[in-house]
Order: sequence, then C-alpha cells, then structure tokens
Amino acid sequence: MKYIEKLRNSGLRPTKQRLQICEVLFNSEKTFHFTINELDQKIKKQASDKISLATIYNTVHAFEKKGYLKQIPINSNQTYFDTNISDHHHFYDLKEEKLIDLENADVGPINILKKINGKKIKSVEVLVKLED
Amino acid sequence: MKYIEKLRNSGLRPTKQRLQICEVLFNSEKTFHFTINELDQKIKKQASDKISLATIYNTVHAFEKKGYLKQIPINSNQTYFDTNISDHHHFYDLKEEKLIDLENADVGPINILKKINGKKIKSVEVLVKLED
DNA sequence: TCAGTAGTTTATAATGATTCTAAAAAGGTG
DNA sequence: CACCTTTTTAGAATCATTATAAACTACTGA
Repeated sequence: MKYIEKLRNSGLRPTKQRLQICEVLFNSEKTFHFTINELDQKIKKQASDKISLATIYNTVHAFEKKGYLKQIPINSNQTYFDTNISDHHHFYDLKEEKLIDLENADVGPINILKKINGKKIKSVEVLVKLED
Repeated sequence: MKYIEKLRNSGLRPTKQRLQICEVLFNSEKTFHFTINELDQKIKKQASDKISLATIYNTVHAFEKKGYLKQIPINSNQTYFDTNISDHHHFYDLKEEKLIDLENADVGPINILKKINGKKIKSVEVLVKLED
C-alpha cells in the first residue's frame, strides 16, 4: 500500500483505520475541503470497516500536525480542512456555504509591510467572501 | 445618550442593556478584539446592571448584522469579534493566541484575479499567522 | 394617558462539535 | 511468542452557542 511508507516516515503507525482514511482523503483526483462530519459520512460509504468518530478526529489532527492537511480559517460552527496543502487561498460563498480554492497566482503578490518584534510570519491566508 | 440615535437609526430599540453594551464596546479610546466570554466579563465589571449571556449573544449578533462589529475569521473554539470595522486585516500570534490589527496600508494592494460567475466579492480578509 | 403590539430580555434547556477517559485491541521489536 | 507502546473505541464530559417560552419594555396611536 502506498500510504504505509508515508505514515511510517512521519512516525505514525500505519493502522488499518489510518490507511482507510488516507484512501478517502488522498486517493482522489482532486483535492477537496471537508468537515469532520462530512469526512465521517464519506468514510461510512467508502471504507469497508466502521471507524469511530474519535479516531477520525485523532487522525485528522495527527495528519494536520504532520502537514498532510490544512485547517482553513473561517467562521463556522464546524472546522474545515483542506487536502490541498499547497500555498493557496479561498473564496467562501456565503450563500452556498461552500469553499472554493483560490490559487496563489490568482491573487496579486502580498507584501506584509508591518513587522512584529521577535515574530516570524508562518503563513498568509486570504479569505474572499462572496455574495450574489 | 449618544448611542440612542445610532440604535434607533438602525431599527434597534435603545434598551438599557444595549446602551450599556454600547458603552463597553464603543466608548473606548482604542478598538479591540473580544470573544463573547471576554465581553461578558468586561460587562460584569463596567455595567451597573447584570445582563444575561443570551442578551449579550443577541446584541453582538445584532450589532454585527448592522455593521457595528466584525467577526474575525480564525480557527478557534470561540468566535472573535472586532470593534474596528474599518477595512483591515489581522496578525494572529499562535503562541500568545492574540490578534493584532494589520492596517490595509501595511499590506500591499490585493488584487483578486479569479472571478466567480454571478458572485460579487463582499470582503477580502488576510490572516497572517505568527510564530517565534 | 393608556392599551395594544411588536420587539427584547431572561433563565434555562437543548444542541452539537469537540475533547476526554479508560479499557480493549493492535502494531512493532526482540 | 512476550512485551511495551501506540492506537482505537464507546461513551461520557465539556463548552460555546442557539432555542424556548414566559415576563418585560419600548413605542404607537387613540
């Protein structure tokens, strides 16, 4: 299996559950956005075995910490994650409550002029809210 | 009272509670960021009467809808609001878990090149995460 | 002024996402 | 296989937020 190596290399044991979650998350043509709840539904459909919700939470957080997933900063009652870990941004369609990727190239270069003493910039994320 | 007019003009009855919340939110030299919980604490100290948590939620949402407050898109278990309603952005200090204003002038002009069919851009918000 | 009404406040319950717990199960190593 | 550590799990706990429904209050017009 192609994910065993990946997990081992990051110090995560390649358990049956993690491998199945990998399949659902990373074995698709396109990257996508999801909430834990949506992922849970998707796993119910695609995975052969039942995976407990706690495990899904654990795994998603583990993957995020390892950099295989990104959290998307947005105000929602649920946390959104992205399987697209490239440096990019998002539209948020307020009506549909849907996220749309916004590639770096589709945003002019961003230059943060203000510096904060003793702090480094870790990331710059742009959220573009859309209305009709 | 200077807030009575403001509330009436936006179709909100100037109740005792709302006026007191206005004092806490808008009667200060500097703008600030807060969570509902922090606001509740602040009201407990500054306001003469007790205001129920439900009212604080209601009022903050009403003010946000009227444009007197802005929600800050950030991943946190609590929702952050800003009394600074000018068009601006934020640093988020991951270690201190503190927000810092980032004025528009301190970010180069942002040009969103990608257009979404039938949708207008309502806002463009930049979140700059800081680490040590 | 007063009654009617629509809007507000309130305490409390309900909801729902997320985290915690502690016991069982599984992976890895020798 | 035996051992130890990590992981999974069901269910409980937590906690921010929203809903409820009854009491209250601001405004309107007679």
